[in-house]
Amino acid sequence: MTGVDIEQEVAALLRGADQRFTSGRRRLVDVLQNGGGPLTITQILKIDDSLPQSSVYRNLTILEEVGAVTRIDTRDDFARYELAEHLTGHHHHLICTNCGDVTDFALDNRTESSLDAALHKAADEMGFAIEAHRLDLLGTCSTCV
Amino acid sequence: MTGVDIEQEVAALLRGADQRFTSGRRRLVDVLQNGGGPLTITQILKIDDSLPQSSVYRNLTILEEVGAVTRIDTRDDFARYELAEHLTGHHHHLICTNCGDVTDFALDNRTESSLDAALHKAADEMGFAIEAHRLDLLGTCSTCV
DNA sequence: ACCCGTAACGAGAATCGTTTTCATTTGGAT
DNA sequence: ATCCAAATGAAAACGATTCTCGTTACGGGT
Repeated sequence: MTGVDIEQEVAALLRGADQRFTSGRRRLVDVLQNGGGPLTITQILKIDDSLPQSSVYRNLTILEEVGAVTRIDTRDDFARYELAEHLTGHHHHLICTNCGDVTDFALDNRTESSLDAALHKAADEMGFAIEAHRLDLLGTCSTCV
Repeated sequence: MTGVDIEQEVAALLRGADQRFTSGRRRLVDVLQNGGGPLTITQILKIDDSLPQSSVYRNLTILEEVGAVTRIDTRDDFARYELAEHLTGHHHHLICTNCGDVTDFALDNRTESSLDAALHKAADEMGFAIEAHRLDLLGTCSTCV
């Protein structure tokens, strides 16, 4: 999905919830689009310091409500945000326990779908209706040796 | 692993870090052992109201440092704690997006090990050294229909 | 084009889960 | 028994996030 498509898709999601695609929200989406992984509020504010903190918080919440953005909770105290999977594709996260950075990675379709089948089987046995799964790897990233 | 074994194992872990297995810490481990899933601080305090909040926070941190307890971050604002996997066995979490409750479940060894192999393959390609993986299912639990 | 109503904004205050402080108590070693 | 460091617990401090409220600006109707 190209950059333009993503912007239009986000605009449509917002419109569907009677929300406007304002310039601040557009800049926020731009930052997330070029982030290369989930970003913290601090990182977002550093990348585009024209964005006021309170608006970033509020707009990330709204973008999450309309399904354009996903919030990720890691071990440290900083929530991270990225564009939703239906905009960027299904993927998982490498979380470095040393520097705290989070980067994306994907499994091949084969393992992903067999994993999915196994998960549904296990969930069914417990009467649990799966909406999504979250698979994170904790360890040391390449730059932390 | 039985209850007594777990207590002894926790005691050994603490001793190995020059920490004492005090009565407050023992009561905390007891609560976690009978929790049937990860517990929030609020839940812990409600189950055993003789435990002071500040000590619970501090001792959970210490128990996590020595490897006896694992901290889990969900979508809501409450961190959850449970006994470490080497005490209870490897498992994953069903996180109910409606009531927020978290329960444990396990995959069969077959899928678990093939998943593990696929993860190591993917991580190797990115120069990432895996310490652990975290697999959570988000959805609706049986009591929330 | 011009209003008008309402959504969005932004700076600062408030919130609340968590961490820290510090005086007191506890438990192991000599 | 006595000493000393570790652990405790009540309360204060902290900080990421949320809320407040006066201001700004978009968009539909005239």
